[in-house]
Amino acid sequence: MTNVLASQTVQLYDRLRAAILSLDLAPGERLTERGLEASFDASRTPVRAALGRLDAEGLVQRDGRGWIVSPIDLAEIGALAELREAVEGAAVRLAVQRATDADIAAVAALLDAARPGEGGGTDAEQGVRAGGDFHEQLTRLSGNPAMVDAVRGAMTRLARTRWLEVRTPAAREQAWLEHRAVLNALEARDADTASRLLTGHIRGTNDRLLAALAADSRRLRGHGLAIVPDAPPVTPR
Amino acid sequence: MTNVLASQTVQLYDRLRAAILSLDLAPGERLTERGLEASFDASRTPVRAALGRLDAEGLVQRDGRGWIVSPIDLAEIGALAELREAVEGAAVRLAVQRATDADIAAVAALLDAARPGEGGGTDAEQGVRAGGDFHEQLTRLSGNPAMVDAVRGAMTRLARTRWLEVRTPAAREQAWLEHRAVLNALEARDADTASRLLTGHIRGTNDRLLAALAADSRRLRGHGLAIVPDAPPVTPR
DNA sequence: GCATCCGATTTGGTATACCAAGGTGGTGTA
DNA sequence: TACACCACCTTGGTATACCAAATCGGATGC
Repeated sequence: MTNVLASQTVQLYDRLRAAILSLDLAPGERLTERGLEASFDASRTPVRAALGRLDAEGLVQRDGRGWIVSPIDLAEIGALAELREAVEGAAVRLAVQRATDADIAAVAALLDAARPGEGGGTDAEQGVRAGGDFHEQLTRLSGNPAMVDAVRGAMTRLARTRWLEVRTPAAREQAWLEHRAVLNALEARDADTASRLLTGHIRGTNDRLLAALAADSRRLRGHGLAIVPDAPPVTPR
Repeated sequence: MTNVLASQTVQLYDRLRAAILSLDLAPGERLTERGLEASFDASRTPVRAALGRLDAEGLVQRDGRGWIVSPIDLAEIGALAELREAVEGAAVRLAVQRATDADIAAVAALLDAARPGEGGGTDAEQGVRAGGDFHEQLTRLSGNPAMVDAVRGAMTRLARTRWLEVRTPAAREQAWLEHRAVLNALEARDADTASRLLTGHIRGTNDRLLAALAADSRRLRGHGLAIVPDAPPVTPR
């Protein structure tokens, strides 16, 4: 039969990616191919392949001849939020025209299943996953795969900070309600309202995130996180 | 290979990319790592690295266990045009707020220098390059690197067909005039007009491109180009 | 005591050998 | 003649050896 077991490269990519997104590998941390080879018990060939894919995703980057886990860059976070406003705002307008009621209901069902308060586990992780999934699924209703890819790529780059957005139950509840409101407008085929609510949600969430990041940056840096402030360029290490 | 500045991998990536974009490697053509190794006189390691980067760019893709040059996909072209409308339309609105007069004048100077009839190279190549550069530079005026990346990625995926848009001197003149009109609105700090003109330009150009592609698809296929016809709606993942 | 130079070590870049899986063609049999 | 089977060969996946450049440390000379 075919590959029931994923190839070493895929496994390694998944494990490295998970380690970066969980902040197990800190932003700004230096990576060496031979170090990863030892840590993950694979040879350099799959290590290099995984690094290449993560580089394309923006999760690692070159630092001179070497590699670093991409630092958290406040300017990049703002830029990605603007991109999401543009893409998701247009996508939901397309969804008003193209998505069937059943398509919308399916996304609504996912949203309802992820209503805050259900289930235990890590609330923050749950909130991050639910939020990322919601925005990707919503964009998918546009029927435009290029927009889905753009949104997914942005959400990936933002994944390491989004847990800050959903730290409190109140924040999770607000996000859920705003998501629900967008879907309501979409169900009512009200493109202007849906787009306005969605872009407002993205902008508001981002504003709160940047505020939290700025407030906590000293403490986060103390935990070993490299956070690139707004103005100056990258000064790794 | 004595070039000290560019590594083998970068050189190979550039040459492969050029071969794909120039249609020297036909869309849909099967690629083997060992074949490329022989054709480009490099070992498999840089070949694999280059293929990985081109895969991330969408210029090659996996086909089972092997590789193919990405076919030209009419649905993808339409989707990318929609993405560009959303991103570039928003970017020019940001540019109205953020770009200095000098920034805008610099882009205008580039546009004037690329006025149809000037310069060298074949007219079509010239038109493709000028168009791609213009849209990227225009997006750059937004000050948002994520938007620039999104537009550049879309233009890369579209590069193999854009020559069809600018086949005739009349088409090149029209594109140039529409570009100029966007810049005029931007100089006048008229966000609504700039965004409307730009999205209309992107949509109109794309419509003409799709019409030309549909009309010529038989002949193009005869030249060995694999063109994927309009596919059914999205059901990925 | 300080600066400088040199060499050992570490690093990514490259070439290549080996492996397993899948496809192909030929051959032998019914 | 048609079909089934098997050997071979091509392919991507992986491991690893070697190289050049950069770095770091210590020894040396002023």
